[in-house]
Amino acid sequence: MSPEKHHHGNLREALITAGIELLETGGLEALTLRKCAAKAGVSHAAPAHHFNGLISLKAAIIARCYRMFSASMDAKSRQAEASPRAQLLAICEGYLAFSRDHGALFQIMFQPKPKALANVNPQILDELNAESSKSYMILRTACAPFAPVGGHDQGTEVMVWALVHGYAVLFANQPDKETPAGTLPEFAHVLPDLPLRN
Amino acid sequence: MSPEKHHHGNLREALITAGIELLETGGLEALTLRKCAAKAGVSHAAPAHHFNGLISLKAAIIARCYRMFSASMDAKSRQAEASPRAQLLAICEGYLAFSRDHGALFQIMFQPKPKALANVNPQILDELNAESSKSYMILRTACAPFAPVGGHDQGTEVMVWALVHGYAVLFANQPDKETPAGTLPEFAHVLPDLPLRN
DNA sequence: ACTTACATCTTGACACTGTCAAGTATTGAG
DNA sequence: CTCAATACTTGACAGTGTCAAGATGTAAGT
Repeated sequence: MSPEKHHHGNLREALITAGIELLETGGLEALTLRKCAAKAGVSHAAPAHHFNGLISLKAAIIARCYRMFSASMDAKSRQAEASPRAQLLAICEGYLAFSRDHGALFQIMFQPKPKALANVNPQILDELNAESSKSYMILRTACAPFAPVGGHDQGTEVMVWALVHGYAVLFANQPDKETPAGTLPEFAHVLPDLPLRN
Repeated sequence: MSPEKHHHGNLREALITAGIELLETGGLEALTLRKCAAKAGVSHAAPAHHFNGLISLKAAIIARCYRMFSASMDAKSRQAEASPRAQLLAICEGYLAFSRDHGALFQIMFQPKPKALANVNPQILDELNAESSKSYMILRTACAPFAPVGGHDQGTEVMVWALVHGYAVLFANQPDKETPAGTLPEFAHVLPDLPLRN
């Protein structure tokens, strides 16, 4: 387990980094196994020894994206005051900031993955699930002080998550704040008042 | 403009239909120019004379999807009683039903299209915009009876749209009603009470 | 120290993709 | 009947993911 192993060092992480760079600069369709390999300075078939197919590389990339995503929400959370509403809004702002600043990453993270995920290396899949759960827990924690919505235990989380995610997908990605409906209200104005737990 | 023109008849519509079938059966990645051509019984380069590139065929497909989408919302609307809340919920149910029954179509409709849309045949682009606007107008009309949210004219539309869209993307596509949070509350329970216009 | 096993990476090939250029056949107008 | 335009075919090209086989460096066993 020496730091510099074979030719490259740690190709695995280099490929993930290359993939994220490709996504950020060229969008979803620019992510290519061969381009990742070229960016990392190895031949086109080298990635196969670290990821069993493109789908596994994507899964590993998404796992790292979730880490950045969590960091974005945590950062906003720390800057905000401690009141439940301020904390919840801060988490949502972190959510929206990430979707704005890393549109392609946000896109690949939440793009439905059909059956292909079954072919992913189980270890990578576990890491992906762990990171996405961590992200969700941030939002859940921010929702915890509020009374359940619709009499359902997870009602608040589901409502807030759906609301902020829909807002991000539909509007926040837009270059200008224009929608089919006209100018866009700030997210804080569309988040309903949530009564605190009794 | 005879009904049967050249070899095929009306290849344009046949290609769109073939594309939708491919999406429904094989998901997003199964949509291929060559497979559409084969399904329509023409050679692999035939589509180029009706759509300038895959992106234009996709745009035409999306336009037709929006027509189905509008039909799904309209159908639920007609089955519901006339009260504003019942109508709004019906529209949302149509929204969610479409996302469940036509997951791949829903996916391609709302997948951010970067710069590539600039290359689309303007006529097709116009049709796409017209159909998507029609769909949005259905939701807007259902929101009209309610008081604006957050003091913003379009606040209600934006809130409802984000909520139902996020719910559809995050949860409704799931095979079982399981989420990272546990069982999923019905959409009607996460849609907040909306006061009527004064 | 030598050999053997192993992980890592390269090379080459395959089928498939979108797109372009050139050619062929059908249609319809003059 | 001629001829131009429309609709389509054929063939090619660069790119893609993936597989098989080989080469190369690493590490362990004896």
